[in-house]
Amino acid sequence: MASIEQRKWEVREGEPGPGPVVYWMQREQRAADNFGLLYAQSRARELKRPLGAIFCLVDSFLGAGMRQFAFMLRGLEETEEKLRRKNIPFFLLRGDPGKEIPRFVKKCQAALLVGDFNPLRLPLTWQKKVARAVTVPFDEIDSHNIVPCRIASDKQEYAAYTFRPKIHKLLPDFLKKPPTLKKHPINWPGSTDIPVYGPSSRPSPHRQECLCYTADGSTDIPVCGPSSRPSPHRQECLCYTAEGSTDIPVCGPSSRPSPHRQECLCYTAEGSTDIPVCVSVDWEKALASLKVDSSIGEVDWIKPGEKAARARLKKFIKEKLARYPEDRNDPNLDGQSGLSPYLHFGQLSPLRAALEVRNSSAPKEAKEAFLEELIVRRELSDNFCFYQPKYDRVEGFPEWAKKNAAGHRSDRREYIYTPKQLEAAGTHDDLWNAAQTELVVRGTIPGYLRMYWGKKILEWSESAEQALATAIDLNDRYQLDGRDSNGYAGVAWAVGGVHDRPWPSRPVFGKVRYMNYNGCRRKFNVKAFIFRAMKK
DNA sequence: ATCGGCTCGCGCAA
DNA sequence: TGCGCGAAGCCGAT
Repeated sequence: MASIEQRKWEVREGEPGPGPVVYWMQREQRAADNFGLLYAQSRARELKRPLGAIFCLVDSFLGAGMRQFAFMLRGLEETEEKLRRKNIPFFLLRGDPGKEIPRFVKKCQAALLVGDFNPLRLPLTWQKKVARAVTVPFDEIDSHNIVPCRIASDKQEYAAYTFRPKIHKLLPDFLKKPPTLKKHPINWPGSTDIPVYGPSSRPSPHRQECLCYTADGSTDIPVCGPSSRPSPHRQECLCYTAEGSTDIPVCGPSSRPSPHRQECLCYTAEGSTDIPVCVSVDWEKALASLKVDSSIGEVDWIKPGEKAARARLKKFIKEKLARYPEDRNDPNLDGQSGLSPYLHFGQLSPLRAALEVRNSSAPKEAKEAFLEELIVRRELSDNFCFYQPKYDRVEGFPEWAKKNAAGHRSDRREYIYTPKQLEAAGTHDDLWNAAQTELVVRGTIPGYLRMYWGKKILEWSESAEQALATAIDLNDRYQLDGRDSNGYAGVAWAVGGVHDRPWPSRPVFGKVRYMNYNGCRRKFNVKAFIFRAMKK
């Protein structure tokens, strides 16, 4: 019953161009189980057109630093390779997506544009800008939610209990194995006047701009690729061995033109000194060129990419799923899946995860507990951000909580810490400091403790507004999967009672649910957690 | 250890 | 209009 069509939302109508179908990859950074890509491919096959994927790398994104950008780019590098094997070239664009995506679409005279769904404000403004600038049909496919956000509900849900029945009703339609991506039958062409090239068996009219070299001393192997030494064209010349060849592409410095020039399929950037838009991306160069906060470094407990994501999913199902309902709330037991960075960057399909969990041999209650988190609560976050544009402001809180925040503005605070003190884990509370240290060092806080972390920021800030801003800032900068609707919904829950209910009133919190140190002591070995966190 | 009360409002049954 | 119940709790009584 459910087809890819059901995940589609028409961003704009338009007149199809004569060129290829273009898939604009945004949140769904994977080749497998990607409905946007699958939809783009089915349209391309239907129209007998080539298919290409583009990703626009921005210079800054909601406080993300090297930790997050590196995880993303290393994942994209793997995805580029997977797509290449499917005869789908991958282009890394740089700059403002609102400008670069339309420019690319025009350049290759795209038939149509297919993009991802992302409920956050900035990506939505990009989508609007692109929709205004292109003339071709532009469709959005929600491949981040098992039940597409726009279909699950047409309004902001009040709580999980109002959302759950809607999801469960639609789940049988959407919890189905996705089709597999096929090797694309039509090659990417050289476009008509602006020199953009890709793997192709057809000669390009702009071959003369494509410079390919053989290695020094090498006799006949075509040597292509990014060079470390600058040359007029070299850095723009990124090559492949011939399609179908089993030769490994070899790169090396040389000044001699290659006799295998016909195997070198390149482009030059549009007469500018911009970093070239390449079929084969120089990922290290892209990473090095980023001007983002590099003081927040990469983490070593999780490897980026589709392959690592699938491996972690398998390992979780095999080793942890059965104990998930009990172990997930004990920060000492590492009982959670650790999949959320993969889900955040789209390196893992939530549908894939749900199907593998459902088909596993774990106890029914364990599967249900995990699927509740993966589907109902995760997708409720997208619902919150999409239908509540002020998802990161007190104005986005429910009515009772907004009044609440106003009414307790002048309550005396026993402790007040500045954002800097909080960031430095310099509070009187050793458990909170340990949680903050985990965030800084590992880029994540165990689930239960994350709630405590947020609640205390509310308690120790001078206002709810300040608490919300601090929690979001710390989450966006340090959390590996920060800047995610789950993060905004989670913080709004802790600070603003979003998706929660009112509780007995008390100072500072008012009717927002309170949590304390004793509650943690009842649930897990606090000292053991602090010891482990501080040792690392 | 377990339980009820706290407190608001959504959505469904009637 | 009435009524049950909810994103993971706290607290005091038993």
